[in-house]
Amino acid sequence: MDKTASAKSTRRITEPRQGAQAIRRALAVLRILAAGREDGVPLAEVVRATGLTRPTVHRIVHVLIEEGIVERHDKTGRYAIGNQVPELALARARPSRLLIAANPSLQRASTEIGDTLFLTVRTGNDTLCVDRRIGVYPIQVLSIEVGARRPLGVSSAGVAILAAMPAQDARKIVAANEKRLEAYRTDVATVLGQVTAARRLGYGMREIGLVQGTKSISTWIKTPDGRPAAAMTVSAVRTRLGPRREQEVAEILLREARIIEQAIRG
Amino acid sequence: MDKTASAKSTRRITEPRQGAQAIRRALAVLRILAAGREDGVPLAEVVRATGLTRPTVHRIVHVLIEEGIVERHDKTGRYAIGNQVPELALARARPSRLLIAANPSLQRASTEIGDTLFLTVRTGNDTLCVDRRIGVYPIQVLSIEVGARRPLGVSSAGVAILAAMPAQDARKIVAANEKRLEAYRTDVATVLGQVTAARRLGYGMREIGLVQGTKSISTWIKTPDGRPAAAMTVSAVRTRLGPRREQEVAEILLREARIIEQAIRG
DNA sequence: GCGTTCTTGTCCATATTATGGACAAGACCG
DNA sequence: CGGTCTTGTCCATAATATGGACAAGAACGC
Repeated sequence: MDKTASAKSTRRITEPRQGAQAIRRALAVLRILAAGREDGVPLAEVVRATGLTRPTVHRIVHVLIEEGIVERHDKTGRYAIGNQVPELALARARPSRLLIAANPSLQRASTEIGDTLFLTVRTGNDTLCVDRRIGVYPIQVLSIEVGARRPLGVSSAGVAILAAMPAQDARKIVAANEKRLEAYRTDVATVLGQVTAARRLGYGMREIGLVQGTKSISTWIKTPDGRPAAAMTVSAVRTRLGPRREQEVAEILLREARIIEQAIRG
Repeated sequence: MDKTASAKSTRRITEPRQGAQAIRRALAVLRILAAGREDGVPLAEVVRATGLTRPTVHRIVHVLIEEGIVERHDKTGRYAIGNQVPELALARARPSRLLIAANPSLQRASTEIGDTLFLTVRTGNDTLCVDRRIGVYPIQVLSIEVGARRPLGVSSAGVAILAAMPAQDARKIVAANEKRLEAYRTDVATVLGQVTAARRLGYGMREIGLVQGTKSISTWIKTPDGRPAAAMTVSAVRTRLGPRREQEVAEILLREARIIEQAIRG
């Protein structure tokens, strides 16, 4: 249990285990590929996003292809998550605790608000949309689907999650995502500004959503130990979310977020 | 394109790419863990099944834990697939071509036969149950669930899939699974015997199923290029599958397997 | 056609990295 | 309280993954 007094920096309790650089790198590549969904990601983009050298990424990706973990689309040359990943995932058949806990809240908020609702979790330095409810109002924001993965900070859900964690942790994550923010036309400073604003407001908000002409409002959901695990988001065409309605929607979201937090404990 | 005349053995066209031993090993570990489902697998079992040394497996597994790919159950000390794997799998939201193609056949055969039906795919050296239909007969074999993963050769589905491929390939796979067969109380010779029998019969069969007192019948499903991709299985208590009924059930399964093969082409 | 600038793919000497034998420590049993 | 399980750790060393440099193909402009 006692570490041999490491001459190196006296960091944290959990010094990252060494002896598996290649495995960590392969996983970093996989997470970038996952963000590309079915269409996949070009090699050069993986190189940019991971900061690895091209020969290294190339080697990793092609070994993963041989293993069935990655696929290459012949037409486009892009790389994507292969079908062996869902196969491995079948080992964990049951839906997560959060998904079960959030279900009634999503249902309730969805009918009450009428616009599209998203449940988004944090996974590493990314946000991942894990559930979506389409409202009754005839104009709906449908461009974000279950499975959508983005760097933490580019969506209102990401901003909300960052706002709910210690400022230092948030800064670290945004800095780690620096290279990937360019693709979303934002940068570290802008994101951190939005995070601060969200912290003050009590919820995350984006006047200009990722989709043109939309606006989003997100509340965070914390685990019992106080760390944000997910966010609940409403997206709608901007005109439908004026200051008055924003307040109403935010209140509903905040109420349901607290209910979900209670349900997770159970 | 032209390989520099390798002084080594003039093997196949596709010499396995090198430079990623660690990644391949990590994946081998993951596949073993996947077979353990939610309960997971003790470290020693992973060591046995993969043939790697214990320090190596230990290191790999713990790096994967840090990365969120693997979880360790504190009570039992067993290792299992972590929740980041389903998260990565969400990148591929759509159900597979096979699952869609097989759906009507499973429906039809299930009502016609009345016993539990399984759809099982080959993934590497394993079989993986990807769909199940419960029949109407009051006694049903339910012990095999969607997500169940076993070495090719220990289930009737595995035997069927092996029977449908060139004998040499089948031998290679069974040999690769040698260490894992012990856990199912069988061995290379026994499995190869069953495969030969299945090849003669035209379908896979196990008088003594994995579950005590059950009997299983499986037909293989080939992809357009002639390689077996999946198997369709009926399991029932042994008394319900006498020689007469075995023949009937096998005919239905064979008929539906051919229909699925056509549907995959589409 | 031919340079320019993208992209992806490959080679191989080298230093960094993963390896596994040996040891340790805890759990369970009789 | 020795015997037989298990999991976890150390570290010298051999083997492995690395990345600079080069190549080849694709897309575009003129």
